[in-house]
Amino acid sequence: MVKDELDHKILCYLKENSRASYAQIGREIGLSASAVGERIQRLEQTDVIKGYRTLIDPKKMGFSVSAYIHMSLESKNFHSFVATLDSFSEIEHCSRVTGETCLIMKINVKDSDHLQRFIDRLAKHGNPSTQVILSDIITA
Amino acid sequence: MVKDELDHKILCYLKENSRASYAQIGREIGLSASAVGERIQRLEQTDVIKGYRTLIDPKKMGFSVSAYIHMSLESKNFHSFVATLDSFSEIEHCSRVTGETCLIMKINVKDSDHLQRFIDRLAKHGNPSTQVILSDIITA
DNA sequence: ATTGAAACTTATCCACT
DNA sequence: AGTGGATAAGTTTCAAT
Repeated sequence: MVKDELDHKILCYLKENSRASYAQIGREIGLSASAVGERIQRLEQTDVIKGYRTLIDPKKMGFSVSAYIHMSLESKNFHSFVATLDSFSEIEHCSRVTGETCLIMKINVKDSDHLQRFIDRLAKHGNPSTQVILSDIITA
Repeated sequence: MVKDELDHKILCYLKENSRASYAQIGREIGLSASAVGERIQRLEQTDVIKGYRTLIDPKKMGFSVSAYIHMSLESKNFHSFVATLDSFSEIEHCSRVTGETCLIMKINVKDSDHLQRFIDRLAKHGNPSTQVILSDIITA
């Protein structure tokens, strides 16, 4: 778990720059590299840190359309559908939520043709509703 | 830009493990560490790589409620509201989208009290509609 | 829990290809 | 555009505190 202010500072720093070296973080917060390393190892083992990701511009990878899709499913189909989600490479995020729609997902597709095919695939399992992303204002 | 299959492999690998060393990536794809380093530097400079992030469990940081909030605004208020978004530390993602709602955001708050206060803050500028996240099924 | 030193690994630069 | 060698920097482990 997050024990003290030093852990908090390490996490704040790592959050925005996961390739920072232990030595660099140590300099920032006034701790030796080995102490930083040990703390980070503990934060990884206790699942406070869930992974290290690289933010890649989907447009520059040929995925020029991004969208949020909301999807309602009949409860009897929910779990079987969720089990198939890994096969949808287009999905960046997917969360189960309260309210009328059961799932909200963020997806990246090549073009509107690809979007159409993706929606058609979803529509076999439920009722997708799409909002195309015009711009990302905050990207964590 | 992404030039060839090797760039693509580097990005796929970095995407899921941004702390991998150049040597480690090189071993994976059959390239020397220096060549990997040069390619990654180019991918950073051409903004294919937009940053390196650490995935932190918000629950373990004391933010036990996450939600999607949709918000419609009058067009005349849109840009002034967007300019104030940086002051909302609770927002993890925010995108402008097509359709009835102008913005979709993902937020992390401490508890339902905090959620209520956050919604009240938004409500001064537009019409927020909230769906609480029950579970994250896919987290990129 | 943190430090500092030792042994190991990686990043960066550059000459060569 | 890639390799391999040299050097500087970083990581990891561990005994001491």
